[in-house]
Amino acid sequence: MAAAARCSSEFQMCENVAKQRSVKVEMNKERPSSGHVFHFQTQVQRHMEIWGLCEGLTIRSRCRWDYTASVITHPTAPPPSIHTYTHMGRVAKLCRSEKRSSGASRQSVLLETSFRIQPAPNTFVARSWMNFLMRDPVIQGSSMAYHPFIPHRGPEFAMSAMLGHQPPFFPALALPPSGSLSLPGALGKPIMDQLMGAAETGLHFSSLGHQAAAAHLRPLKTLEPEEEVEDDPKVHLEAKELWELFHKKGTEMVITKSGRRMFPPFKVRCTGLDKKAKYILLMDIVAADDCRYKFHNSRWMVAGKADPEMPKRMYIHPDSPATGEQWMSKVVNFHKLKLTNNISDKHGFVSSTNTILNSMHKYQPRFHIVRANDILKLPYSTFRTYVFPETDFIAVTAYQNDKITQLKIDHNPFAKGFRDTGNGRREKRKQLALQSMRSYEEQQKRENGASDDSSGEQAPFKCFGQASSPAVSTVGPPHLKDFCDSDEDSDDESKDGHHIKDGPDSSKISTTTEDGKDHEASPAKGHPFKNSDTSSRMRDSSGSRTEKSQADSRQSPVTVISSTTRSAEDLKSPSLDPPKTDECSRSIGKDSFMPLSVQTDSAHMGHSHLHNFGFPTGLTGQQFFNHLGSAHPFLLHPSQFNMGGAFSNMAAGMGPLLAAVSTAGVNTMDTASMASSPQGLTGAPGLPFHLQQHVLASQGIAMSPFGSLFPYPYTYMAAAAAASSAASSSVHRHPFLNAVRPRLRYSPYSLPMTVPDSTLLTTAMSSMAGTGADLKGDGIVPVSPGVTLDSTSEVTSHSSTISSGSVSMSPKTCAEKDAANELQSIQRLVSGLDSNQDRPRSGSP
DNA sequence: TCTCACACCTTTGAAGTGG
DNA sequence: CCACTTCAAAGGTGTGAGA
Repeated sequence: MAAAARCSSEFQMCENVAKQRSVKVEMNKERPSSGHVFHFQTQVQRHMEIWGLCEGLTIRSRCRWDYTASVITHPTAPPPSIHTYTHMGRVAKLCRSEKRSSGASRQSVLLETSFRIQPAPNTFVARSWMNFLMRDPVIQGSSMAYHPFIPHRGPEFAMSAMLGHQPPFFPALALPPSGSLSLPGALGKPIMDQLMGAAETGLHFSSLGHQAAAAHLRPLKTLEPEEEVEDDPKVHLEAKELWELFHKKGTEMVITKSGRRMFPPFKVRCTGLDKKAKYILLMDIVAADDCRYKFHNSRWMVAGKADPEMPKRMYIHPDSPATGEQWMSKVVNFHKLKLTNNISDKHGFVSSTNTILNSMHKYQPRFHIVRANDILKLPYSTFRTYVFPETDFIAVTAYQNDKITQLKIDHNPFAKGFRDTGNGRREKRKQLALQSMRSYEEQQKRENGASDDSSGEQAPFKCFGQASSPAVSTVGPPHLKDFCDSDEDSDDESKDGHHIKDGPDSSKISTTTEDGKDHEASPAKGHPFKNSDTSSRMRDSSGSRTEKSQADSRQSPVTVISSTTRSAEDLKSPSLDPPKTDECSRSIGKDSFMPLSVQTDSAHMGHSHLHNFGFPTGLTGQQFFNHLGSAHPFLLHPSQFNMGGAFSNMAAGMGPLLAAVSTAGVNTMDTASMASSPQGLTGAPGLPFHLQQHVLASQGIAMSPFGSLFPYPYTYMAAAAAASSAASSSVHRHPFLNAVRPRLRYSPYSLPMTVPDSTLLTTAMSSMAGTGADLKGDGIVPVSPGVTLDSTSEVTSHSSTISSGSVSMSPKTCAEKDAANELQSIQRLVSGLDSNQDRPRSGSP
């Protein structure tokens, strides 16, 4: 305690005063008051000695600086409100320019921060978290929390080895048993409380070491998640039919430097949550395999081994945390998540909402439900992970598959200008088509004796569409608002409009799919979601549920096998054309695409996966990695979270929290010691008390998502994500991953010594979507009670709109143009080229 | 394979208008 | 005040040329 207290320091930013200890802080700020632009420049010069932690230790000055700064707007500020940066090196610069929208206007925020760090001999800064709290667009208050003494040895361990020198630049870091072990969960709230208080009084810079140290000593129990009322979350993918439609053709997602939204948008609807309990909903995108692809001969083929994986982030839904009732009342939309191939924007950091992907690689979005009323508890909470195989995609910088392009154009409202009815550059296509069909057209004209503008324009397209671009349509797309709606869509849809609104669209899309058959009888249209949910389960799961239970009973706990054991076949499997991909997924993993519990047994994690985690291959064989046998922790690093919501203030405290968690990420503890009781662990030789604690707490591995791209591990990989990532990525390769496990109850304080299950990440895998009607009907087969993927609402809307869709087609025949389109659609249906492409557009006159 | 400017589109929110 | 309309700006699309 005393040691910890000695670490504390206080300093006022405004006065550039270093008050105590050997901490010197100099900060300059500029705050132009004009307009809504806020320019903040900070320079921090620190000479630090970590008294408490370093007492009795000689720490070489050859240390590395890992600065993680979280920029957090005030909770009342509009989203996006959190930007998380990780910096390493002597000088780091933060700069961000972002336009935001608020209730009144859009504001630009430019934050520029630079740190100059000069470590004194025998000094090290283990880890720092810089939390900027911005009051409002004009920034009336700001504060920084600086937590200087959280030991940091996770990624550095790997990094050091990567650089060819011995890792332990934090050798045998021993803390007093009572000492400054940082227990992440206890830190955030006090820190944020102080931050918020500071924010009230204007710019303020304070070190919260003392408070943090005090917080460290909180009883572990305070970090325990509250007693949970049993819940049974079910998640179903919205616009599933659309996803399936894209999936059938081998979905591609364009990634750009500035970030591109996903289309179809990733939206889910949750049920079965505890209404009163609070949940945090997250999404991330993980590599589906370790292959690089190329589009050759109109098909996606494996083009080699995957490039080093980009740092992955968890995107926390901006509304998090919210009560189960709130979540269930709306569609959870992650449309703000953007895909990019740019690890840093022009300002040198990654947008908080961007997820970095590698082009020509396959990815799998995942959805996580975490029951926690506080972001700070995230690392200690249960992760329920839901994977919808139909949502996987290949990231591209430019579309490769024309069919996908056409689908996007036809369904994405923002691409309306490229539809045949538009005047965009597709006119050129028209001209091409016109040229190629000129003779036919002229012949028709001659036969008809008179020319019809519309028909003259349509005829070529009809043929063109049939011939080479079945998706070409002159008919408007479904109501795409559903697929590209705003935040409020959740609420709007929740009113029940969702199904009605979404239904027709879905039905239009799915009318001709095999899945549609499954939905015909659904009576749930117009019913409250829960009802429809139930009914769908009765129906949708009548078969699937049986299957589910069967699966439950017949399947064994999943283990993620090391990818190194993959056969050449496995590697080749991804080589497919779009349908083949589908097929492959089905054949390999589809049967296994039941709600999936993934045992993240490190013993099964091979180099490939570790590689994905960013560890140098050479490290994967180290003892360190062999200690994960019991389970992978949920290592959550703030920099991994993309948070757009106002809740972000809470995340400010996550820095230390997560850092502390990560402390345990890399440890030298062997499995045996881990298997012992916590008390026993305290005495584990060679393992500092705090590390032991963290091992207990998180049993974490820390990883550098940057992989070998960067010498420094910029961020941690959430173990949860990593584990499930491995799981999900393995899903495609390991048919036996379909085993069903109870959801993972991850608690750092209740070690599942002999029951690895308890620390397992539960991954619910929805069964492969639609294309495999033989497998699971509509594609989602709930297997695990906790992870049932309910597609009821879609089923409902589906069936209900099937008829409406077909009915709506008739009126269109009044117009000749529409008739042509109609014919075109019918032809497509008949030909089966693009059965899902029909766009009856019932609302059109 | 990637980047960029571009045209075209939707979305958003402020301003204006009328009851 | 409220509801509605109008307008402009922001921002999301795919395209296609060029690197």
